Amino acid sequence: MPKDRAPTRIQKKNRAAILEAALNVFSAHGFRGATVDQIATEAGLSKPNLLYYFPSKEAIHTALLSGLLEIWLAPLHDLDADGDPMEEILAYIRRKLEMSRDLPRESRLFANELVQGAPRIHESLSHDLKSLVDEKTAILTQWMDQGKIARLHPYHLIFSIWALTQHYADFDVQVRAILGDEDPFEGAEPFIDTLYRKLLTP
Amino acid sequence: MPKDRAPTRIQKKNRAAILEAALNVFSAHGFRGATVDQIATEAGLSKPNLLYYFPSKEAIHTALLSGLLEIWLAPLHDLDADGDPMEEILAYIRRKLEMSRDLPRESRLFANELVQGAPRIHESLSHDLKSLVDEKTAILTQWMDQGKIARLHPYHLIFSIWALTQHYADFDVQVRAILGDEDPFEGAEPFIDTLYRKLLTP
DNA sequence: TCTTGATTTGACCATCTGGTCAAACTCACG
DNA sequence: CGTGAGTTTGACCAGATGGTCAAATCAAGA
Repeated sequence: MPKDRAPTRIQKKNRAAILEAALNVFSAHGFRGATVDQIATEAGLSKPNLLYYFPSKEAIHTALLSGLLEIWLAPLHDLDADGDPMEEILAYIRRKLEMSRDLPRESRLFANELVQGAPRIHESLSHDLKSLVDEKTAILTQWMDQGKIARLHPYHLIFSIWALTQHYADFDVQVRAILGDEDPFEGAEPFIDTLYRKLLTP
Repeated sequence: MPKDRAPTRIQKKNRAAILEAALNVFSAHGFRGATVDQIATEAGLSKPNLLYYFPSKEAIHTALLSGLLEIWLAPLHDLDADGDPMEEILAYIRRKLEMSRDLPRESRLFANELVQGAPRIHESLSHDLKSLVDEKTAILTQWMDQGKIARLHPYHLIFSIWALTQHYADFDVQVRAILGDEDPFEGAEPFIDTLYRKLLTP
């Protein structure tokens, strides 16, 4: 492990390659299903070389998850209390759906973790996620009080958005098994848009 | 391995115990994350004894999945073309939500498999699942043609039901991290009911 | 009770896997 | 160049894991 000095050119390149490879492998096989050798090979390194950059398999996984949690929550962060309620929510949904389409590996990484009880990110869920959600549901509730959107259980409204959008990334195989050649997102976008317009109209 | 004669009392009991234990372990840790020893211990057997009843870890997993697929698809099977459209669909949704509540391990078993690309049930998805869905979406389309429910993309309508209901079982930790002590299904049932009433009303 | 097939287990094996280490190699810079 | 820090690797290790096997034990019908 190099000194805590500024990272060298090689360090930057290899750390990035490792995280990229780890994202592929962890998202496809889960934490236990992934092997260090597999990640190393995919990153173009030998196993000891990989372990020169990260002290353990767990450390790679942790680095990945904490780095991604930020990206993952960004769309909700952008929900603006001062914007038009319907448009703000629909924009949030669109951003989430785009993430499902453009970052399916990231979605599956979290899905893998959550389905198995989130043993490694339970902390972040109860703190970072919970507080962000509480902050944003307060805005939703306010909009409902003002009669600008239909009155609904705000937490379940958020859950429904997560469920509907991430489904396309997490259960991609199933969706494709049924749709065949049809592009899932082609139909998903208007469907979900319609759904929330109808649901949220007071 | 016993003869292909009728199973003895002990065989029945032990096979059932193994499948029950395997459901616990596979749903909590995924296929690779589960160990034969863990399953055996949870079933109250020694490892060699377990392997006397099932030839391999993979065989247990396969037996579980194929046995459960039937149960899993039953609610959709019950969707009746001759019933009242809105009530039929809402009843289907209610049954799915009940399964999320009462059979969360089964839901997570499938979720684990699907998130990782369904390497062991790809076949069943493209055949059994696909054909059942095609059969039922035909009914939905017919109802839409008759103006009895709103016109929507039938496949995505089905996906949305799966996503919204299974979310509560599959991502239970996340839901509970946010809801705290509140019972997830208490709020989910009316929320989802309202959602589909609004969505499906022409 | 005796016999025979069903059941159970301790000991064992090969392989996989996360991780270590000392030695070799490479690179940037004086 | 030469040198020291940074980088890479082959060989290796310990523990976990899926699976085997022969021998011991048990259960039920004749």
